[in-house]
Amino acid sequence: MNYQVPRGTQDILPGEVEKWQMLEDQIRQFCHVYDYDEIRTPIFEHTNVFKRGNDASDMVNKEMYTFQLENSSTSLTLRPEMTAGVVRSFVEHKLFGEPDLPAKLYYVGPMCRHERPQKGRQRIFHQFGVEVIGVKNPLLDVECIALGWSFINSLGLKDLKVLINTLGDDESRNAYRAALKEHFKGAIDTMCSDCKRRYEQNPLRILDCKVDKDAAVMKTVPKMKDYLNEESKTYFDQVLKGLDALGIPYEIDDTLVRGLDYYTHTVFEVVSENKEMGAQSTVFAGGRYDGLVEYFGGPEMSGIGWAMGIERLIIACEAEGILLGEKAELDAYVISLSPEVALHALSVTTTLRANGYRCECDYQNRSLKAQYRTVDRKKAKAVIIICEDEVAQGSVTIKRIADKLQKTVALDDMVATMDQFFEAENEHECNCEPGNCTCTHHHE
RNA sequence: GCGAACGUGGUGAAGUGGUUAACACAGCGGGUUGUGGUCCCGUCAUUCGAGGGUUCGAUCCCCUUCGUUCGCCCCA
Repeated sequence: MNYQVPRGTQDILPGEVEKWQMLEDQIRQFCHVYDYDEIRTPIFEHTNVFKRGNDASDMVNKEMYTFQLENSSTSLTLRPEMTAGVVRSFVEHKLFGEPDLPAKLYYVGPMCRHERPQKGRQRIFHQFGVEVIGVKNPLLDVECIALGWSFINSLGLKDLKVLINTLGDDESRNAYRAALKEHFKGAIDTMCSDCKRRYEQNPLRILDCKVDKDAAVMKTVPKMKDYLNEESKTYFDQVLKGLDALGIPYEIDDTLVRGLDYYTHTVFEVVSENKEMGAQSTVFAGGRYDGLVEYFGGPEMSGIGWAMGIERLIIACEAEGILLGEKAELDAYVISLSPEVALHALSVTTTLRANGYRCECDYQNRSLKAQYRTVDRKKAKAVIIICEDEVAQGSVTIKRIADKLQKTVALDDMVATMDQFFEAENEHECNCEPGNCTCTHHHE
């Protein structure tokens, strides 16, 4: 084994890729109904898009794939997340000037982070996410959460809960930050080294500390909610009221602060309680950001968004026994009984394909028995048998697998016979089993 | 960045310091040479992640390396 994928990356092979296709179809359908439009931004950006001057986050720098080509002084970075790129694009193309704000955008694509791989954490992983930019209204916080929540519910996921919190506006957060610094002032020397750094750079993150979580100072830590000004308090109340109205259950978690410091007001995290999720239990998470559009040179506009890890979503679905999609079965398999008729078999196959039948033939001159085994494995609904006699007569034999009904017909009548054999199914627009249709698209 | 476990064919795996590396599934061929899914027979790893070392001899012992998995850290 000389060549292999880089650590933390993986190939998505047939058998697995069908799950992705199914999820992506569902994602597009959901976003379509919610009137969110897709945005595609580059997979790499100028490094300063992700590495912002005032960003105190721990991960920026060491966990990004940043590179510089030999003859260039430009530093580029593979995107570790989408929000920054989307906001950059929003500003660059002056979408803030469009009528009918907010811009409601969604994306699906790969992200790259240089982290140690483990369950639910890859170096190249995929996110489905949304960003709603340009209007600040608690209704949008609610709508945006509702989209993600109903999406995962539509898949049938059960063991989920929404954790939500508010960081308030700048004024509230500054007040809270000051209170935290005051609170930890005496104890910080006894706390872990990360906390010491956070104390200076981003005191809110101390709440996330797992090392010192049992320390006495942590038990008496001031609560964000006591430092919210009227406006922030009202905003959060309206978000919660909206969630109530839409019947979305949530849990307020006042230690939830999220990693990035651009968040303001609403922050949330939807976690799975299924044990199969390992240490990575967050299915989707996000929050509101007030300063980002301005940071990228746009007007003072707010946005909200979240991102969902598709790999984790698949883990969660599989842990709950939810079937996401399998390889499609074959409409017909064309069997050739001797090498001499192989070319004819291919031509028959081509004719069927031209008429929309998913079909395949043999390319290895295998025995009849072996070809029949393929028929079974690929769950073909019909077999077309090609032999020398019939080629000479210009006919083919068609056998319907389900009831072994077999007919020898003129080649010209082959497609008509197939249509007749599978009439009922063809009338059904989707590919579900008749009478057991779970699709929604043909009811639109 | 830290810690632990693991790495044998297409797959799941057993195994031992010494020339046959079990077994099962899958594949292919045949029994049934133009009609499958059962059954029976045959066949299918000069090789045990890679590199180096110890040894008369290593898949098994030692070192290094790569990778996988799980956890810590972190999680945009």
